[in-house]
Amino acid sequence: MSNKEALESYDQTPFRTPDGYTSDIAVFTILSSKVGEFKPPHMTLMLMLIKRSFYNAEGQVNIEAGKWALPGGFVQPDESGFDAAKRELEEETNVNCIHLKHFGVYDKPGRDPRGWIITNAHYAIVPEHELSRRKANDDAEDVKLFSVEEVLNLDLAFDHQEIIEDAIAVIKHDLLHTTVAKNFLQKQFTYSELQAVLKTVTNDPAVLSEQAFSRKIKTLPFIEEVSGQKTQRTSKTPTQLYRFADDINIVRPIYTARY
Amino acid sequence: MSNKEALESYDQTPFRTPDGYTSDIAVFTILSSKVGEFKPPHMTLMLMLIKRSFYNAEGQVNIEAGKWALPGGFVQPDESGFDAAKRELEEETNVNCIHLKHFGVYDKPGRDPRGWIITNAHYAIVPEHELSRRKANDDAEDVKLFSVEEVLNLDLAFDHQEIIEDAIAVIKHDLLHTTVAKNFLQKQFTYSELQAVLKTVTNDPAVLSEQAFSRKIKTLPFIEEVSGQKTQRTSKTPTQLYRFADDINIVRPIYTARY
DNA sequence: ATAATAGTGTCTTTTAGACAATATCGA
DNA sequence: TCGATATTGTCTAAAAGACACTATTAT
Repeated sequence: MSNKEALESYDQTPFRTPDGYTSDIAVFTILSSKVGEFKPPHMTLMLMLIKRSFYNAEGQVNIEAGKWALPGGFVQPDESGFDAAKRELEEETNVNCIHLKHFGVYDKPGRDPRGWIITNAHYAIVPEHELSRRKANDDAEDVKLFSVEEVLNLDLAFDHQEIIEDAIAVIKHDLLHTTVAKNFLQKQFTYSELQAVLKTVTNDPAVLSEQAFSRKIKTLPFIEEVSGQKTQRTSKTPTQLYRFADDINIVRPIYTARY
Repeated sequence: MSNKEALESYDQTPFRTPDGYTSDIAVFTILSSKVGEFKPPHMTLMLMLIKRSFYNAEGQVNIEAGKWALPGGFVQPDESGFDAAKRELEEETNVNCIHLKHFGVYDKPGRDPRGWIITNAHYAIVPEHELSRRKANDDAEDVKLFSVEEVLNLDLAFDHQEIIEDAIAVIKHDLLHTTVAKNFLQKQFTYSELQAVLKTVTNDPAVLSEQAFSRKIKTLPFIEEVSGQKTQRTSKTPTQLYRFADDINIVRPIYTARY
């Protein structure tokens, strides 16, 4: 009995099927406010949201109109949810993503008034300057960046409050436990630039202290000193540049880490 | 213009929709082979699979018949994928899960010959004795435990090879980086019992060495000594018992961990 | 010279890692 | 007493944490 025969006799409609399958993207960037010449930057972690317009592309009244929401859209049958996220991010911001990662599925019954709709949630990291090319598309009347503190006070569409809370928790975790921070930095960076990124998500004194962190960075196995390369962009004294190694990232298991 | 009106004018079929939404579960257990009286146990991490039967409940020829697969099934419209996994696990093994966690979505076009089917993958941890009640249901002609080493040599249905590889990677990671190991242990346990669990997934000398690990366990912030409580089940000399604290689990960020 | 950032010297405390030694207790 | 597991003693090397101090350079 072949698989082919089984497939032919397979009843196509044994179960009710979902009314839609979508991919949403939490697009993060870091706004780097230049404090002044010869000073390390101050950084703020921002999330890009769209304001849902009152009419959609077909001229119909839009659902959840006027509310802020994550960009996203329906997955096509010939692509995966991840591919759809990549495509939508490019349509939305003209960016072929630097970093895109799936972090959750949202499928609670009743989460979308249009029916049984399953959403795959991803987060993306996009450099600030790339977002200048962002645009409001047919379904959006506005696009804006919000700090991760203010974003949760907005009137958000669907269950995007919950999705955004999860996204923020995930990127905060990943910034400290993986090397994604590299996506917010230039190829070569000073200890104080990396420090500025990490300061957006931690108060650990080992990160906050100049002395401690400028020493610590030299011992991190996934970061290497670029010998001889210095810059004056963060201070008058020429400052050592570092880069992330290409290797995989290692995390210390909890049973052997130091506490 | 209200949300209600927008909903009424919403075109129900603007996109092709998926042909199915399923939840699969990788059920892990640890077989604890009692080596002898007054000895610590030897443990093996096992995964439960079902063998797909040739005919399904309706008497039709089954797809991917004869192959080994993860238990799972279609999500109902009134439940989430997580709820479905919980329900299916209970139907399959009579177990209200001890630990169940979502770890991935599988939606590549063509992954299931029956059509556009999206699968939510979960892993569960079930104590060995609970699995004695496991049963083969209508769609399965056999249910069996495989060690994580041998399981990848089987002829596996659909893209379950990939899903299982991911599941094994996730549980190995979680055993070392979270406190899920507690689900494989009694409430109170000796250092050598915890060690036996961790030995199924690591060769770290700090875990392997009796002296090192029996000292280390006392310093772990998420494990507490049960003062005065001793047992002789692992050795002739009465041995200190420990328990996991109720707190949340802390992992050291890579930028401040010791290397 | 000053102010600001980067980086070093040095001391103390804690932890890791290794190896030897002791403790317990049923058989 | 023997044998196996648990646990402590002790030493060394490495790292963390704290604080003072030096280095650099545009202004």
